[in-house]
Parts: sequence; structure tokens; C-alpha cells
Amino acid sequence: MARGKVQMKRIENPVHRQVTFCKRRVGLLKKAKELSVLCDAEIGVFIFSSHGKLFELATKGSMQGLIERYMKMKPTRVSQVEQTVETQTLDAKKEINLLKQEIEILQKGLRYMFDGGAGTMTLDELQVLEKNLEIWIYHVRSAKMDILFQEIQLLRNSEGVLTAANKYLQDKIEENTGVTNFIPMATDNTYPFTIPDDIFEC
Amino acid sequence: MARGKVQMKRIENPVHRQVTFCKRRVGLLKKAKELSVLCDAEIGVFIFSSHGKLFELATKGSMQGLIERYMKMKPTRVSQVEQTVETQTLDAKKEINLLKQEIEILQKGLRYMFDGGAGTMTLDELQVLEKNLEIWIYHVRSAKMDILFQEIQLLRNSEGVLTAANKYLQDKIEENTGVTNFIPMATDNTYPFTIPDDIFEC
DNA sequence: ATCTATTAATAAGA
DNA sequence: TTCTTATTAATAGAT
Repeated sequence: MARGKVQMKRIENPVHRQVTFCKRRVGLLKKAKELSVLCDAEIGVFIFSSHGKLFELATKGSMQGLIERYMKMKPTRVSQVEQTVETQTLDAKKEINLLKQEIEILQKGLRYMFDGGAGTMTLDELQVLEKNLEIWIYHVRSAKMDILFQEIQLLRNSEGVLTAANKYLQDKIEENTGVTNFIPMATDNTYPFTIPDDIFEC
Repeated sequence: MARGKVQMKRIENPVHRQVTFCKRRVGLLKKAKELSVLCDAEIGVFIFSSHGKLFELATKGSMQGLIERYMKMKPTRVSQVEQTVETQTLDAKKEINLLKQEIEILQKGLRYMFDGGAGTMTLDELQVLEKNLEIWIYHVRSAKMDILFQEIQLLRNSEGVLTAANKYLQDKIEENTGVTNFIPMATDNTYPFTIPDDIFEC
């Protein structure tokens, strides 16, 4: 525009380039402001120098407002930043749903246990629950079972002792009195009173 | 700039205003492009006409990229949309952490049970676990306990029956032989073989 | 749109 | 950076 035309290409001389940048930058922002005022337009400009420095102008309101207005008008491509955030949110929600499913299974299992086995769970859910509870509950039951088993063995032993005593006394009576039709008491009981061992296999 | 100066104020004549808008808009974008080329700058311009129509220019890449670069440089005020998304992400992460804590406690509890009580859990964790397991495990044990208890009661009954039979037979022998120093077998056993009821209170 | 008289922008030099 | 100034570019108003 003065003292010679300018070639439309990058100015190689750094000093010239810097000077021109300053001058034209001011000119551009001035032009933007003029256009805004004269024609009642809303204009946003940002300029990043080759060194990364930012210069900006926003007529009427803030640059943020302008960018939001711009975004609303062009929702075609979502920005990478927003996409990342969106992806994170999606991942998080997926994870939450998975965890909630897991807890749902546990809760259903609780209800299942509480109801004493009312069939409210699906097979898959029961399998998940089973896998989790098997080892866990096994060790809880085992501890108490050990005690109970010891007691039962004692009872079995006492039963055997008493039975032997009973037999011994019967023989004694038979031997002394010659009575053979002696009827032992409580013959209607199922005898012997054995507990299948597999009941202790939890 | 030609045929008379212009007042720096809104052009009231709509026709004039529209014409000026067209001309100066082209001029502004041209200037922006020139500045970008000459000085190796990255420039974004958007112009909203008074009627809301958008005109834009982004030198080097897309407007989206420019806006992201702008945002990174000025993270002062986050837009409401992004803030909402961010809040959601935060909430989601909080929720995930809570659920993970819950599962962590359950897992620790599993290990605790497996180890047979090796003190790897904190008191709080144990209390949470205890609260959750109490009802659950109670009903698991109860089902089996019911069976066991029934068996034990049967054994107790049989014990009582045999004891009664034993006593009867002793009386009978005493009555028939006059021997009073009859020593029952197995007197070294602790007698009677009772199981404290509280062992069934899980 | 296009023309053109006139103003505004600015390249080069200081 | 800023000022000056010669020169070019932009554009207001008319067509």
C-alpha cells in the first residue's frame, strides 16, 4: 500500500515481518471494530503470532459468548477436548453401570439367601453369585461345622456306649431269668440315628 | 475512504448499511488472510451480521482448532456446557470410587474369611462387612443349622430313650438278683452329652 | 455488480 | 516501537 506493492507471501526478513505484523494487526482490529460499529455486526477475531502470542478482539460482549454462539450455530463437529470429556463421561457411566450390575447381583443374592432360595435370580446371576460365595461361605460354615461335628461324634459315641450297655444288660437279663421276648423300649425309632457325613461337606 | 469521510457510528440507512457490510466484510477477511500469509500468523475471524448470519475465516486449519488453542490459552472461564460435562464427569468418578470402595471392602472381607481372620482389615471395614454379612450369612447357616439341629435333637431323644432303657434294665437286674454294686459301663464319659443351645445362635 | 474519486492503510526509511 | 511520507489499497457513493 505504500512505496511498492507487497508480494502475497511470507515476509522472510524477521524484522520486516515483525513490523508488518504490528502494523497490520492494529489495522485489522481497527477494521473489525469499524465494521462492527457501522453495520451493527458482532465480530470476534483472534490472532496468534508466529511466536504463539495471542491478540484478540470481541465486539459486543465477550469472546466466550461469541465462541458459544459460534458453537451453537455449528454443532457439526465436536471438538476433541469436548469429545475426550464426553468419552470419559461415557466410560465412567459404563463403569458405573458395570459396578451397579455387580452390586445388583449381590443384592439379589442377599434377597435370594434371605428368602431361602425363592427363584428370583437368573441363572447367570446365580452363577456369578455362586462363584463369589462358594469359597467365602465355605470357610464361615466350616469353622462352626467343625464344632458341631465334634459334638455329633460325641453323641454318636455315647449312643454306641449306651447301645452296648443296653445289649449287655439284655444279655444279663436273658442269662439270669431265661426271658427272651424282652422288648426294648422305643423300637419305633429309626435306628441307628446316623447323620450322613456328606452333610458336613459344605 | 472515498467520496467523503464516514462517521464512526451505525449506518442508519439499511441499504447503505447492508452494502457497507458486504464490502467491508470482504475487506476485513482479505486483510486477515494477508496478515496471516505475510506474517505467518494464525487468525480466526467470525462475523455475525445484524440478522444473525455467520461469516467466518480460519487461516491455517479449522476454526475448531483455533478455538481449542484459544481455550487452552484462556482457561479463565469455562463455558456452562463444558462445566456441566465436567461436573458430570466428576460426579461419575466420585460414584465409581464409592462403588469401588464398596467392592474393595467385600474383597477384603473375602480375603479375611479365607485367611480365617488374619487381621488385614481395618475396624471400620470390618464393621461395614459385618453389617452386610450378618443377615446374609445368618440365613445361609440357618438353613443348614435347622437340619443339623433336628438331627441332634433326634440323637438327644435316642440318648434319653437309651438312658431310660438302661435305668429300667438296671432296676430289673437289681430286682431279680439283689446285686446293688452293678457298675454301668462307660462311667468315665461326661454325662449327659448336652450341646449348649447357644451354639445354634449364629 | 462495477466504476472512480477520495480516504485510509501502510512499506520503507529514519 | 513510533513518526513521516510516498504510494498503494479500500471503499462510499453513484451507476
